[in-house]
Amino acid sequence: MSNQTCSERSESIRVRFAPSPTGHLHIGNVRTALFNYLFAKKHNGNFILRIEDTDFDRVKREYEESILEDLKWLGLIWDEGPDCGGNYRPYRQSERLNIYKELADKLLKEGKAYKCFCSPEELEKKRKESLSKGLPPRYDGKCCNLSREEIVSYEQKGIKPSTRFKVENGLIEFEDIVRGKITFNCSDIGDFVILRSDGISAYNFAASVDDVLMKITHVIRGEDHLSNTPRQILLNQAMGFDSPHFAHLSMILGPDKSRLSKRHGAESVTELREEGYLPEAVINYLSLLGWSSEDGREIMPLNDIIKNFSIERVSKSPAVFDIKKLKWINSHYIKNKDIAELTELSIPFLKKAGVRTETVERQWLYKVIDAIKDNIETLSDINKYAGIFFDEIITPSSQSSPIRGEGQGEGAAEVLKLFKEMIERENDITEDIADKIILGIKEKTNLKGKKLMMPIRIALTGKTEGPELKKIMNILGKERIIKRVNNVIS
RNA sequence: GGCCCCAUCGUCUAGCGGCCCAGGACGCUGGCCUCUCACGCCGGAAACACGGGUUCGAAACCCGUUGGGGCCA
Repeated sequence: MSNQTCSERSESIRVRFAPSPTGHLHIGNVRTALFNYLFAKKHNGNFILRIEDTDFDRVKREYEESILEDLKWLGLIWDEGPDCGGNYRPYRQSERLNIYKELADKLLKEGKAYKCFCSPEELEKKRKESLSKGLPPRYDGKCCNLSREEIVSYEQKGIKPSTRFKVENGLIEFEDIVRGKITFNCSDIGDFVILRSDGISAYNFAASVDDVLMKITHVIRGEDHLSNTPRQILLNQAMGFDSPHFAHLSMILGPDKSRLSKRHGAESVTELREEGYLPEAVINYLSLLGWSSEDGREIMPLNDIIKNFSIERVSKSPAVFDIKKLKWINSHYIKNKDIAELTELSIPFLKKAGVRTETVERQWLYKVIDAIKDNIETLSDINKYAGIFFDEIITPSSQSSPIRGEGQGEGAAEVLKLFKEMIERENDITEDIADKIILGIKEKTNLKGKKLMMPIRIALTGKTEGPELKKIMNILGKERIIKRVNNVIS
């Protein structure tokens, strides 16, 4: 089973993303979803979404909805899943419990699994004992050899057993597509639970059963599942199933090199979306975490990533999530986005900054967004500039006053007086006219550079930084310019 | 604790025995552009964890050490 044979069967490739709806879509999981998606699309295969919702204590339906929504937002559209169906439904594990039960019973009948009556307290005690003796905490197989009488007696006491899979000695070897050959010794794996005492399937069992039944050809998942793999292979062997190919992706770490989590700030796609990252930027950045294009290109739309993707180029070592680079990529996509689309995307952020966007003309809004798009990294940065364009009057801080401000004092009053006069003579302040006015002041006062521009900039925006002055003038328009200048002069 | 995985600039990475006193990108930094902050453009500093082998030759292969991560939980 070399990697080559995997790729050759490309027409039938099926991969799956199997999140557990116990929270919002985590960034590490998105990368897993993305690589599955890329692999599927690259090989014309199917991308399947399966919901692993058997942990009833922690699962919430709203999280499932949030995950689906985030995946859609990112453009990672699945071919089969709980909402759209498919030939292998149902796609929620909570709706497949009878399947697991049936297969567990079969293993029980064949003597490949057994009922275990040990109580959680008992198991915990044993575990601690083993640990204190420096031994690996494995199940000791106590219930494996119960007599029929003992079993009956436990059952009569009303003790509900869990079902344990019997692990025989031997070596398990498999070829991981990103890591190469991996070997485990079965004697390091204790007999493990496949059905809990409440009758619900344990993770390893449900996952491997579903992967086989859903005809998954390649299991691409996080490295945290690497140690689960031998268990799943063992189960498949016992049930007479072929195992899929495995590819284990490295973890995504926070800046302190521990696994990325809430402590590191942004952790979910939902948060990224709310902070004003564009889906194409998130996808592009995540594709670069653990993968690189052969030609070294980094900025790529999804279609090109698919075209260039190859699972053989996925790296084994873990990657630190670098928000700075994400911001850079995001700012790139913002700069290059169609201005009408960018404006629509910006509106929720303007509203959040207190702007009543419904009262302003769309065309005018385009100009505003166009003027600031080079200055922002995320859409939420818009609020830094909202005041410049949307407030009626600006009150510069005394420090940046056009009249008294340091180095800006001399001539400033004169500049503003002329400026106001010339503005009043015009009707429509186009960028050309703005240029003309400034040129006129320059000629009359013999001032240039900061001495010429800063008084105007500060009078109009209250700040020493911002978009080009002629753009600001055009966007503000005659009346508001005059209002703001008056406010400063008086 | 046992087992498994990983190890190139601060970060993401290229590198699959000679093209590497190590290339690209973000970040940092110097300059140019410029009314400002940005954008853009040009330049700079910055890495093969350590120790043994293998080889004519190792970033690359093998072993060990150290460090990090994961699973058992």
